[in-house]
Amino acid sequence: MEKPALRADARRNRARVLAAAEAAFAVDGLSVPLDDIARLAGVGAGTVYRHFPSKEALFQAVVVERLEQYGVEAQELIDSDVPGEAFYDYFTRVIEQASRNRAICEALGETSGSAYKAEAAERFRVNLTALLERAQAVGAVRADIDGEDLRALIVGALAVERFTPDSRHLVRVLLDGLRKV
Amino acid sequence: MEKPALRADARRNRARVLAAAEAAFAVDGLSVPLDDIARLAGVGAGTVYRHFPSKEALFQAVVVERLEQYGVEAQELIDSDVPGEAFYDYFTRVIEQASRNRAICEALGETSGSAYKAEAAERFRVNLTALLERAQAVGAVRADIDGEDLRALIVGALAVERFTPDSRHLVRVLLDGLRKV
DNA sequence: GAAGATACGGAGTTCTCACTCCGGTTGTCA
DNA sequence: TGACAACCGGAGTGAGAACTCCGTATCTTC
Repeated sequence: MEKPALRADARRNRARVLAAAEAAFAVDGLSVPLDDIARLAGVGAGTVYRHFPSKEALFQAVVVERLEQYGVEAQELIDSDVPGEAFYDYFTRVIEQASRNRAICEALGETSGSAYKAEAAERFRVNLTALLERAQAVGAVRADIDGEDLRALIVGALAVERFTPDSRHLVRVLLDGLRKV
Repeated sequence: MEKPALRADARRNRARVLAAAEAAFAVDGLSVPLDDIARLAGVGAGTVYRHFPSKEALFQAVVVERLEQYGVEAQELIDSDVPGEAFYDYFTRVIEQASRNRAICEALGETSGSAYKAEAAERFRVNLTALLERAQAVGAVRADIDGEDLRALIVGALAVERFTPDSRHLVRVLLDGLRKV
């Protein structure tokens, strides 16, 4: 349809912007000034806007990229023959990684952000739910929660982790709660 | 020392500003424009600054007021002869109330905000710890967490609650985790 | 290797917001 | 009740940040 093939320098700059944005958003979240990202990428502000219609759109692009990674990781675990372990491993890993990435924390915490509607985020939720249900089927996780609940709990765990880095034992409190019943 | 006794109108305006700020901050957090608060209080921006040196200071004043209430509530429960129930009741109540108050959520979530150093916030933590230790002494709460951990867990629970209103069953997951061991 | 399309940079524009300043008003006290 | 100090409102100021515009530079194609 509309793929006039980007010019070589344009393609290169787009990649640089994305990389700079990923790094900057991970540290400071959405509040980082766009001009800083441009400077970090060695590019003018105009160039950023040529590739992404708004700062928000750039943020989304970064977040979606990361969520897709999480989705892939979940799919790799989905056929594990120890669903309980698979679930807890995944949960723990996501918490640990995401808590060091402020962009992800903010995006997941958005109650009704458009990020959630993005196909990648939806896939994340779907995979998370699949992993959860398999673990519930073998009795490794309590039955009275669903995928949506789990997403909320992840948001909570991220808040804890951000508040008290190296809080593995606190996440364990939550995990123990999930095992119960 | 320095109490030249406020003039009657000044005293009235100060109270109005505080009330307006409490309401506005509870809904939108620190991000609400100060001019909005002034208008809500039926007062000019200058008047707000005459009573509080900065928007941040006003925010602190509001938060401290609320934290003191929590402190009082904790002290009322501290001599209960069912320390486990007292603890869980208090925990649940604080979560429910605070989750509807964005100012409190933001203040508690501040990793190293000066609010935390404020005497009221410190008293909150002390009372929380006392309640916790009594519950631990009778085996109602697992022994491997301390008051500081608990504050982190409260921050997490608040994030959950904000994300999924009416999430009583999710808080229960956390409480079950606290009972374990 | 030259023409023409495409992309670039960064100064400029516009908006929002915290905070200040001062001419006017109101409370207080003799 | 009058005079003085305390207090008030809100226009004004300056800083910061998102986004635009256009003269210039770079890539592509023939």
